[in-house]
Amino acid sequence: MDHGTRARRRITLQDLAGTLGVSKTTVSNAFSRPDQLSPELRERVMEAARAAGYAGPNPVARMLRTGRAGALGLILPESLPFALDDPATSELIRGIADACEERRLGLLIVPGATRARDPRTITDVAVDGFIAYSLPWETPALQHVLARGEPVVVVDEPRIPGVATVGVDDFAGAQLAAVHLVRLGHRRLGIVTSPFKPDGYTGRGDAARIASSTFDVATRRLQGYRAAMADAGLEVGDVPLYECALSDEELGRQAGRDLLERMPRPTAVLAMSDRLALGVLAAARDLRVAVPAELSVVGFDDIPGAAASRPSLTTVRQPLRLKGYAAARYLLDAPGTRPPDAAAEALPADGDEISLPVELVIRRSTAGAPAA
Amino acid sequence: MDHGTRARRRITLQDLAGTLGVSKTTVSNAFSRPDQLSPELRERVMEAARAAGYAGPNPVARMLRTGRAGALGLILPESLPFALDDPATSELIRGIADACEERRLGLLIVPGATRARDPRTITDVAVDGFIAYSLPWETPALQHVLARGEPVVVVDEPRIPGVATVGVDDFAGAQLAAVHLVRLGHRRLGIVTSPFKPDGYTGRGDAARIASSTFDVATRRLQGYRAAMADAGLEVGDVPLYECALSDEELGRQAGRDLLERMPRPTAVLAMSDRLALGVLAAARDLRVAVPAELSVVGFDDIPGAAASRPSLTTVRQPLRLKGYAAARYLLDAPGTRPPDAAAEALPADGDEISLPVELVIRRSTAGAPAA
DNA sequence: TGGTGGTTCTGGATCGATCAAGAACACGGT
DNA sequence: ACCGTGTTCTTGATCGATCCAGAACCACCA
Repeated sequence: MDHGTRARRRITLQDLAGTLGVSKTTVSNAFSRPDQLSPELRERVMEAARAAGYAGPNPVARMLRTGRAGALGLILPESLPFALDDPATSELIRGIADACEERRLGLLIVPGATRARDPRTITDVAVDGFIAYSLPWETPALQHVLARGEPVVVVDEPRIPGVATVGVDDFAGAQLAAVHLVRLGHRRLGIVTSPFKPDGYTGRGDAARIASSTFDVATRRLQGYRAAMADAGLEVGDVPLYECALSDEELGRQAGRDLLERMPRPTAVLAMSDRLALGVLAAARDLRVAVPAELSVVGFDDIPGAAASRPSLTTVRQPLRLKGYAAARYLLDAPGTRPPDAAAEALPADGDEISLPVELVIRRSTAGAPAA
Repeated sequence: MDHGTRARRRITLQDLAGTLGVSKTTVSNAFSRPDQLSPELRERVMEAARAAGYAGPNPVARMLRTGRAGALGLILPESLPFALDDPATSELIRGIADACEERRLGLLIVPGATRARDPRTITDVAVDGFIAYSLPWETPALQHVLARGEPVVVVDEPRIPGVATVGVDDFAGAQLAAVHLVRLGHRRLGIVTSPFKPDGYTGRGDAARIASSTFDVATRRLQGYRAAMADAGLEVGDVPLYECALSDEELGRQAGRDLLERMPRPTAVLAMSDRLALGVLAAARDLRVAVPAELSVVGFDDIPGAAASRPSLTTVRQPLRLKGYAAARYLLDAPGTRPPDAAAEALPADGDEISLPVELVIRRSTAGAPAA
């Protein structure tokens, strides 16, 4: 839509140089490298720019020439509204934002990666590198990112050989949670999981789905739970499991209802996220099961709301905000470019894995197993 | 940081054309306009691209040529962590994200506009337009946006002649709130305001600050409150007022304490945001003032937490998410470019103001004035 | 006088794509 | 044989900046 009869071309650095009678390099320097010309000339240039309504070098042209975009890309699995609702994700974003602010970079968010079929949302975007958060294995979006050959840091999952990853030791964290319950004397456990595949399935555990899981984190946490159970002499195959398509309170509640209605009823539930755990707490309330007297619940993450719930939630803390910050810093400081043609050249594969500490935080949602 | 001895130049469309023995236009068309060449040739091109590890046209070069960036810029007054904490802001972001998703656009967030001194965070960024949210008048960031001459939509404030604005009728909304209290018989009111200037001041009302306010919304809401009070025969100068530097619960609580400790104690408080109102509720709890028996509180916004508070909050609802959506849609559909040199040309000034409806939502935090 | 060094400024190549105009060829109808 | 109409592909210009190599000039010193 042009307003005049013909679209008035925007003024360029070249034009400005012309009216001033200097070279375009000089004008460019006036804006981008002030020490390269005399203060008087620079002032003349800036003055002329102001008069002509020239706001400074076109960012896109500058990017093309310099090869830097001045922004970080963040690829999220779900929609942005969901991400903002999810405390773990928004903590992560906060951490990334901290780093961006330090470096004066923009943050470009590309949501809905697990559903997006159109590569253009990834390939058409100008960034200096991507942070990919918690994506399943086969996500096409991630393939496009890798294909672009730009620096990538994966947060949490998937672990891909040659790609830097920031995460926590999910196995150990989950183990910590399960050992805690076992030590409290619980023998009838239940597990509420985040999804094993991005297909929207919610329901009882399905061995085939678990075996073919495309979510690394869920897989490792489950292994952690099960290792602790096996160590305690429990038959892991007998432990009921409920898979939720999304990590939110409503599905957690649904899972909790399912588990609590089984006979014999579990005396403790392990949930793979705090939101799921809060849902289980809600289910217990619905069914008038006392926590922690009749039921113990352990979450994962330690989101801000975990300490404030009633009862407060025992959980495995991971440093969510730091995770975002560390990922961004790693991306900016050690940009390990994945070679576009991985097979052809043996560059030093940059598969560093940064593992942040986890810690069991014991609150009031867990207690000794009931006598019965 | 290059990994090999010399940085290996990334493969370009030109290179690919060379190895295939076709023109670069053909390769370009294979990617961007498939109908312009025979399916066989296109397949050959794509195959060669795959083999060469070419991920598609460089987005920056494409942007330069086509003039489209494929992303929207969002300028926020505070830091991103704050924005994510603030329900009103994150609802707005949700709305913008809805529109971006519809149009397959990225969302580039530029936070901290009120503090940022460096224009480059604005000028160096590649976007098709900006949404500027709730900025004070003199923000340099906004000047830079306008100088760039790209489409801008302001949300809420500041109202600038010739710049499209999306907001609500703050005056009417505030008036609604105050009339509600007056009708309930309240005569001793108190007001808790969002900031009048972005200088971090928190404290009792200061006529000079109010007179020289740079935040339009706070000014208009105050006028709305005062109009209703004047209509009721109250002396507006006597109504105590407390200004908060930030719209959060903690400062609202501080404001509430200050107002509730005055003698005579107000029987009703008008707060310019729900977060401030929730803070006032907390202060009332601290001081054992019963709400609504001894104190009525009205907020503004109707954030998700307003209905869930205890007691639930009477407030002025504005459609936050829709506001974001409307702003983005307006930006995308009717890109009213502000002419770079506003004085020189009389283009049809594009100063449309979209005003969304407000509505008083009466809940349990307001009741008739106490007898005393 | 000439050489050396430093500052200030310039011209042309370049980044990697898209676009407009037109060439080459095939096909069908008269 | 000729013209018109499509389809398919190519050439050269262009988007708006930065970068490199070098020119011009001045100052200083041997």
